[in-house]
Formats: sequence, structure tokens, C-alpha cells
Amino acid sequence: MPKKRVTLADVARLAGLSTTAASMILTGRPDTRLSADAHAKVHEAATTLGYRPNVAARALRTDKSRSIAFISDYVATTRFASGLIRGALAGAEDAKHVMLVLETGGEPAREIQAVEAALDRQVDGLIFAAMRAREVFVPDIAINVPTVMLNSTSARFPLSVLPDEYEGGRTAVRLLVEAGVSESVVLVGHNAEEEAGLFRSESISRRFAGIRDEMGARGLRFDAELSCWNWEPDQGYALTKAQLQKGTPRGLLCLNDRLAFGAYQALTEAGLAIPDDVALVSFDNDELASYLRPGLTTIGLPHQEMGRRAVNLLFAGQKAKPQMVPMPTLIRGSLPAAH
Amino acid sequence: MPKKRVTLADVARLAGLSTTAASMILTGRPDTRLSADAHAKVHEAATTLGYRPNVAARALRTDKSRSIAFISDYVATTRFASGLIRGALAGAEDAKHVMLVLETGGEPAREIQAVEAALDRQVDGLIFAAMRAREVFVPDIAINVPTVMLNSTSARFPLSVLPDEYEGGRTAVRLLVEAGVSESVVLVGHNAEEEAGLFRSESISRRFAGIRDEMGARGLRFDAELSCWNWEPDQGYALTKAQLQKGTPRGLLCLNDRLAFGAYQALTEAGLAIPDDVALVSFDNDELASYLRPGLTTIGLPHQEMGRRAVNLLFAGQKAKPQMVPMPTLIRGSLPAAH
DNA sequence: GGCCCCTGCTAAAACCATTTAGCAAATGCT
DNA sequence: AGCATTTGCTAAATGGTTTTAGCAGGGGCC
Repeated sequence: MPKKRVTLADVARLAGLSTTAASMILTGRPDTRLSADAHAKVHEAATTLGYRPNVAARALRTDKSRSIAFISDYVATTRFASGLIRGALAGAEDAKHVMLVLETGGEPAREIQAVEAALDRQVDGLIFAAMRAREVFVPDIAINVPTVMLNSTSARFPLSVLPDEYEGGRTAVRLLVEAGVSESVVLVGHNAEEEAGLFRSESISRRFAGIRDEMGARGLRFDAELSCWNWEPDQGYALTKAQLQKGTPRGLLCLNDRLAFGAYQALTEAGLAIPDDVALVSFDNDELASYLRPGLTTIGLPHQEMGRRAVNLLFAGQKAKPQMVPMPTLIRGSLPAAH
Repeated sequence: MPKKRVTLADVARLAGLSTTAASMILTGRPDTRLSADAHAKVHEAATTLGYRPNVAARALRTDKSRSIAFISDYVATTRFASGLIRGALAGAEDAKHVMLVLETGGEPAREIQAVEAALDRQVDGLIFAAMRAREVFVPDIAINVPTVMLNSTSARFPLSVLPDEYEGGRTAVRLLVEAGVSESVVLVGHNAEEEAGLFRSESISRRFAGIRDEMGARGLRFDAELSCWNWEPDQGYALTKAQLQKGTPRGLLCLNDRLAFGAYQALTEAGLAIPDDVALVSFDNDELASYLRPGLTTIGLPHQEMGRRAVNLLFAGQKAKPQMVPMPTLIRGSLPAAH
């Protein structure tokens, strides 16, 4: 049963030529002087035998494996991960590469193992991805292949792909204002310490910066800025509920959809109507956002596009430049229609 | 800069032995007769040089690549995918293997390409995963490595890993009854045609079977069975809302958390309290379930455990058997506490 | 005819590890 | 002492591809 795989030598034999000829023809070398007849015979032999090159042998010779590695801290913890992976996978497939996925849990020891495992397999490129955009620890190992930081940054590898949070922040404010909501707006999730860059990611501080600048440019101020550590639904619920004691805001700018989700719960419980009593805008385009009633208007994280661009950068060579990927705007019912 | 990699020959030279000796010692062959001194010298040489075997060379010789392939229809479409991947990844890491992830979108052409790409790379095992448990099309290519069906089945490969939906179904009913909710219960999502096995997955029909059997065993009947095609929140909302016109049920058994989510919305809107007016149980342990207030009691899909077991099966050899993985019960506030 | 160049192809080395077959020296046995 | 066995190790083949170096033959040129 274990019929041996067809090798290049088999193809060459059937074509009546040398393996050299077969190799050159099948790999499509440009400047070879082999006859058209030879080309035809080799291709025919290859297809009739169903020849598939042995990647290991090729890798051994050329140091190229037609594969890349995707090394991330967590793949499952956040529902975003899969967007990054999916985009990267699509990019890899287009480039006829295969993708190794490795998870490190953010532990240095596992990071080292992951990088070594990848390098051992002669990968043609490395993608370091973080589930929350941040400076990532890259193990101090000799890395001799193109490397891209995805949703993360590193002093060592300047090539990164990040969401354009600054513009995203500005857009969120603009959406509110254009919907007629500019007075009595509350920011949910803001945390002064975090904004100082001490505790959360750089990209979140760019989100803040965009929001602040756009507010400033329009001469607006938030009625209140509610802080919390975890941007989870229960925090959104608690903060909103407490805020409602002091009066009903006209709008809520939530720093992510989970906070907004909690806010919805508090608002509904208080008998307030969305968007007529209170309007909301948020960030991330979490799956949740479309499930809510009315749907949550949100500035999405373009994870899939980011994943794809990361792979493209890997293969872009010299002309590769860091990328800021625009965040899409998802208009749903949580904002009143502009009149 | 491109310092050449350390090879086995380098190690052997430093140790003052042959590559044969070095190879045997480093691969830990059992019945070799090399001296303890030789062992020491080789190991020392290897660590001082930082030797790492070239996987391609090894694969070429041994046909083993210390890698497996995870081939799935969709990796990102459902938030469950990542659980399967994560579990498989952990299993692979434990076995010192690396995992290739390939996505096919369920398209036969891409399936073939994926399998060939994997086989070309001498993977030591194949996992076919489907995001919804179902019979999966496996391309008709010679596959000469261990293969496991994950959350899916195939006539060709009997080794599968599936959630134990039958027991899960029974448990859901039991939970309701034990919480004192046995009269006036409505089933949300049931679809007769699907139950006939025509349109949805086999594992869902086992879920139905478990529910039906447990109800029958206790002499109970549903007050109503509400059908819909898509188990999405808006369907849950619509079905529940319509049902409320006819009276308020004591309990809802929802076939997944998204339906339950929609049901929550309808119930809240109608001013009904959970769980005092209406109790709910559901399936999947979607991320949503913990965000709801009160939390949704649900029978979870053990995706991570399933992924891990699939990998283990790959390496289990002869004694590998198909697996039914128990579904965990997540008790939250949507059921009244048993008195 | 002698020389050079071009055309069309191939032999053989290289990549790096594993593994088979086997050699030389030491030991054991009678 | 003589022979067989064990011990401790190595030479060389092997896996499948790419690539360097070069060969044979034909034609052009003077």
C-alpha cells in the first residue's frame, strides 16, 4: 500500500532527460537553454505521474520552505485573534505558503521555543502577533528571516501593522456630533493612568488622543469621564448605572463594545430608549455589537485586513513600510439618524 | 552576519567523534553501545555550539517532520474555532510538534490543495475540523498519515472527536427539572426537518435525542416547540416575543446561547424577571453567556478539550478510539437555585 | 583547416541528518 | 594460547532536490 512518492528522478526518467533538466524546467528557471520539446516532455511526465516536489528536500537545498510562522501570545482568549489569523492565512495561501501557528501565552520560555521551532523548520518569515496591541517581548535569538509585528511593536523589528486608532478615535467623536449629539456626552472607560501610557497599550493611547483632539477641535468637552480597569460588560453596567443617578446623559462614548454592552443593560433597566434618550458609539466591532437591539454603532478593528497586510509585508522586501490600517465605521441603530 | 547554522558535523568534530556517534547520542537511541564519556562529550559540544538539528534534513531521511496539519473549513467565522485550535495547539506543543493551520472555506478545490500542501511537508498527522459538527468532505487523495476528524465525521476516517451531545441534552432537561421548572417549558430552536437529519449536523440531532429521551423518561412534554432556521439572536427574540403573546412560560430551553440572548431581550422588554418569572437553560457556553445579567446557565461545548484529544489520538497509534467528550455544565443565574 | 562561440544538455556536488554494515580492539571462555 | 563474543566506534550510503561546472556537437568566420 505505501506506494512510494514520485520523485524528480522518476519524472526525468519518463521524460528521457536528466534530473537537472527536469528541475530547471519545473522550477521555471528563466535563462535556461532547454528546448521547447524538452519543456513539453517534462511537463507531461510530471502531470502523468502526479509529481509533487518534496518540500523537505527542497528546503534542505535552498533554505526556503514556503512556510511562515504566526507566533502570538494568545490565540483563543480574545475573539479577535481569529480575524488576525484568518487574514494572515489568506495572505499566505495567496503566496502559496503555509502557515505555522504557535502560541506562547506571553511566557518568555515558550516564546523562545516557538521561535526556535519555527526557525528549525526554515520558515521564510515570522509574524509576531499580540492580542492587545503592545510592545512585545521578542526573544533575543538570531533571527535571519523577514519579521513583522502584527498588532504589536518591537524596538528590534520596526515593521509593524497596527490599526489607525488615532483616526478611529476622531471618527467616533465625529459620528456623535454629526448625529446631533454633542452636549452632555459621557466617556466610558477612560482611565487617566492608562492614558499616561503606564498600563495599557500604545494603540489605546492613540485612540484617546484622537478622541481628545477631535473634541478639542470642535470646542467640546465630556460631561464626565468614567474610569475602570477592565473593559468588561459588568464595568460598563456599573459605571453607567452610577452615572444615571446623577442625571441622564445624551450620549455615551464607550471605549469598547463590551463596556457598551454593559451600558445597554443599565440603560434598558432604567427604561431609557436607545438612541432616542441615549445614543452610543463604541469601538471594536465585537460580535456582540450586531446582536444588540438596536445594533451598536462602532469603530471596528480591521483584524482580517491587518493579518493579510502583515503577510504581504513579509514578502514585500525592501519597499516594506509600517502600516496603519484604517478602522471601518459600522453604522447601526445606536445613533440617531442624521437629519 | 548570516553566520552559518551549526550542523551535526560541527558537533561531532568538536566532540572528537563521528557524526554517526553524535547522531545516535543526540537522538537518544536506546541500544547503542557508546560510552558514557562519548555521551558527555557530544552533549557538551552540542550545547556549547548551540546545535539545533535541521528539521528538513531529518524529515528527508526519516519522513517525519514533527509537525501536524489542522485543516478546517473556517477558522474565524465562529468564535468556537479558536477553542479547537487552541486545544490542538497545546496538544501539539506537548508532543513537541508544530501545527500548520489551513483553511478551506469548505471548497473542494481548496481542500485538495490544503491536503497536498500538508502532505508535501511530510506532516505526521492530519486533523480535519469542521466548525459545525458534520460529515466532512475529505478529498480523495492518498493519505498515508494518521488522520482524525475533529468535530466532524467521515466515512473514510472513523477516528473522530465529538462533543457528547446526547448526555448534554439530557443534562439540560435535568437542570431545569431539578431547579423546579418542569411545567410550562418551551423549546426554542427546534426544527423538525433538521431533527430528521436532513439539514443540520448529526451532533445536533443527538442533542435533540438527549432532550427528548430525558423529557420522556420523566413523563414531561414541552408546552411548545418553536422552530427557526438560523439560531441567531434575532430569531430568539422574535420567537420569544411571539410566544409571550400566548402567555408567559415558566422556562425556556434554548438550543444555543445566541437564541437565548435574543430571548433575554424579549423577556426584558416585556418586563419579565429572570429567573423568577422565566428560567432559561441553553447550549454552547458562548462568550455571551457570561455577559448576560443574570448569567446564562448553559451546557458548554468543550472545544479546547476536543482539540487536545484530537492531537492525542493522532499519536495514540493502534489503541486510538473515537471520543465523545463530555459537555461541561455552567451554572449561572438564569435558573432558580434548587431549594 | 583551425578557432571560437553557441546550443542543448548532463554529471556530480552540495544540503544535513539517519542508518546500515562492519571494523578493530578488548574481553571472556576453555 | 586460541577462538568467539562483546564493546566502542566509524565509513559510507541514503533521502530528493538545486546548482555549478562542464561536455559534445554544430555552425560561423577567416
